[in-house]
Amino acid sequence: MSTPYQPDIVEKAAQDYWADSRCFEVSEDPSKEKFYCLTMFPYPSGKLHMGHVRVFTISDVFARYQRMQGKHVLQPMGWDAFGMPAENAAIQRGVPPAQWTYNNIDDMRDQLRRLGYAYDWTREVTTCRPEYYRWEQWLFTRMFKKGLVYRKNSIVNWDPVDQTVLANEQVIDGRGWRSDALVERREIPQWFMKITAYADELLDELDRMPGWPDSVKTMQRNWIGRSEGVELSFDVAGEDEPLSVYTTRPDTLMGVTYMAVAAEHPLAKKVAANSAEIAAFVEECKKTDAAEATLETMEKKGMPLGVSAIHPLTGEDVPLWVANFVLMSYGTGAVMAVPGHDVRDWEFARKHGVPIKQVIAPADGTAIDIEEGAFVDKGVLVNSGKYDGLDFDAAFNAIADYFEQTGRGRRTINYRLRDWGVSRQRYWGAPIPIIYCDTCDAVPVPEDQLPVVLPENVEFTGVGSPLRDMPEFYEVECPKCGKEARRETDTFDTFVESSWYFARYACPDNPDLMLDERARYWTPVDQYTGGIEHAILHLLYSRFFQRIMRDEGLTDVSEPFTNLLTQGMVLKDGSKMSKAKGNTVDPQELIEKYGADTVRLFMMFAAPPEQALEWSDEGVQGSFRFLKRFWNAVIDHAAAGPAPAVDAAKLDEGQQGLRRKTHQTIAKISDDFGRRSSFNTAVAAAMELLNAVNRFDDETEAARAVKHEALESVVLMLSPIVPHISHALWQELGHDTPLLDQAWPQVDASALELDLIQMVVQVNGKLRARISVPSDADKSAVEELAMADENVQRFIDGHQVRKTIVVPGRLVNIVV
RNA sequence: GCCGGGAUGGCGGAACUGGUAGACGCGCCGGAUUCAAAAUCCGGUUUCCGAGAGGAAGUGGGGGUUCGAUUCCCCCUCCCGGCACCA
Repeated sequence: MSTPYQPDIVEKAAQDYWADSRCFEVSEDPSKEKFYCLTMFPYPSGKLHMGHVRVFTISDVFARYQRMQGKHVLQPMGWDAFGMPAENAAIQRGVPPAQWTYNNIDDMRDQLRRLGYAYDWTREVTTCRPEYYRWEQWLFTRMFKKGLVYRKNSIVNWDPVDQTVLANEQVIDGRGWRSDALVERREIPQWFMKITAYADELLDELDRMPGWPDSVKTMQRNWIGRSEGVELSFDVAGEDEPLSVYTTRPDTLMGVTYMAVAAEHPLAKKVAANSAEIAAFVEECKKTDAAEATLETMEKKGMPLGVSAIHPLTGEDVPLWVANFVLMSYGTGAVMAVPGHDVRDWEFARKHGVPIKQVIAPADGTAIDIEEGAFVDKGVLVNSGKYDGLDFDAAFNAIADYFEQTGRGRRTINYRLRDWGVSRQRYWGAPIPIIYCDTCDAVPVPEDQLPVVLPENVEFTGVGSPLRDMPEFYEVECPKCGKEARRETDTFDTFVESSWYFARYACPDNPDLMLDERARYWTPVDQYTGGIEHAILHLLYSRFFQRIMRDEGLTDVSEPFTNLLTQGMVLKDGSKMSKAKGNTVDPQELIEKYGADTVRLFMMFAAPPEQALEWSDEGVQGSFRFLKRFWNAVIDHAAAGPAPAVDAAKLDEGQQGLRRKTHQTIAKISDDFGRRSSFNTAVAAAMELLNAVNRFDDETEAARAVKHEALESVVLMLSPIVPHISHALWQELGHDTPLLDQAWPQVDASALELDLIQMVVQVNGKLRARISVPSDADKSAVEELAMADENVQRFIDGHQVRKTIVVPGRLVNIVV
């Protein structure tokens, strides 16, 4: 009787071995080819969830696979430790955010260890530690000196009852989540980083990033949203200041029948001062949250301001409106409206009885009815006076030239991308290193006074930031003039921490430099794995920060992540597993019941890594069963004593068959791991090979040699996914050296050779027969064999064969 | 609303470059083993017609290109992610 598979014993032994021999601690070795394998680090929410297990397992598979390819692999782990949940927990349980966070980190680290990931724990980074965030404070002060940060007013969600700023997530159906009060938009001064200064570089480099998925690159391109247009100014009757608008369609200029400004636009504010009606409307516009999705989906509302602009070409009056869908944050906060050729303008014009004018006609001469709907395609100008008959490009240039010559406008490149607002009116974040002085204005904290340490031992009530109630924190001397001054109490957006942590893993212990020589060895990250939900913000901010660090002379690297895998979400009941939704599954129970290898195997087998995975408790059992079969197959084989080496020349047909299957599987799994990142099919292939071994009923010495080779291959190739059981089985197969650094198996091409191959025969594209043909048969020989088949004859009988298509090694299609 | 992705048996999925639709697993059905159960092992399992050989239909819906479409093109539906203060 063989030893049954006992995951708890097997896994503890493997983990103890890895820990005792410090296998995963790496230092810089220029003689070796490095491979930096990284996972998006977790927020320490309290417990691991299945989404964590999925992403960490994918990354661990990469790391272990690359190690077997002979690479010098770094895989670190850390904690994205600042954020709102710690504040919420503090309110609910009365525990300071710092204490809650550190406890969670300790719990989650233990859970991670139990999953057997190949982490170098000596490099652990925790972003809420001053020794970490001091460097982003330092970088911010450097950016300040270069003019890459600035302060301006910006809109936030304001809860008028709790008197506090709300995150978009805290606004539910336009109301504050705790107070239930209607949320308002409010303008407050905030700090911004000039990511738009890097817009072109961030955009252009996407064309040279073959290691990123096209979907992510497309999303980033669209997010940056570079457009070429014209900025034009319209004179406003009775105003000194002209009204400036940006448009990508100057060709439609003659079709402008009204203009609209944002509620926050100075012109709207000015009119509101003398009109109770407009003032009420402007106020109403503010009673909404600040999320773009809300603005884009809400009912389009507007009111005429009773003021007219003057059309720069015709001199006609163009009525001005104030509208709730115009964004102050995009372009100039004002738009020219062309209802004939813009869907939103058309709907608005229809609703408010504004005239609709056709000025573009389809280039192919098709008639259109502008009263039925907007015509938005580019075409030929009509009803446009001297511009009639011009196409888009000609009209664009003619009109742009005219405005440039008359000094009333200019060609402009506009970006949808906005500068990054990094101020948060919250406590649990890295303090923004700025001091406000009445004489010297905003002064960055000098380098020798960094870090600005966040006090951790605080009373946290949830109403406002406790920093505002701590004179010992904010009462300071101006670093410039020495007078009484006030420290900034806002903290950084937590995306700031996650925009550079990947580089700090190279040198987390350096107290004197943000990055040192070790970062030059390890960066960029070779394989980055994380959720698709980070496709834009985190990944774009990181690309931006990498360039800031480069331009500060800290690194030569421009792109932080060479290869990116965006793993799909783990869904439960059709939506993203998240603590907020309360639909999480606890991996701990499963690990205790089946072991880490079963959980790892299931996560990798259940779906392709890039696709969403709908969680189901079924199937984990199946993975466990497979591991038991795997265990028994190897143990039973090994129990019969050592197997001889394969002598390929002395195998019978059945033995050759199994050996062929082994090498086909090696080829398949190598491709799945190395090129496709298709781990679910790799597991399926390994299962097939093991099934073939179990069905193989031959205990001769030659057969045992072939079986041994097959089992060793399965152990090696599954080891990145199920490292513990593989570690044990490798020893059972008679090896003294650890599996971890064993080379990946190689395909023996001679084992793949085959005398006869199977082909299918179609008649008119429908499968009619399967035939065996010699592997060296030429096209006509294959055709002849296909035609000879009885069933094929039935279907071509009485018809003329018009064409025969032969796809070598696959099929024959006879067209009649 | 805008941007990106997805939809294939009862279920998760496979089919990689336009070439055998349903690999592998789950579930289910039948059998073996067992005093019995669990576990394990063997066989079957897209639907419909047929005793069988075989045939027909079939990849969210509608159209198109092609000798051949899950794969390419057009239109539509539904689901998921993101939309700048959730991380």
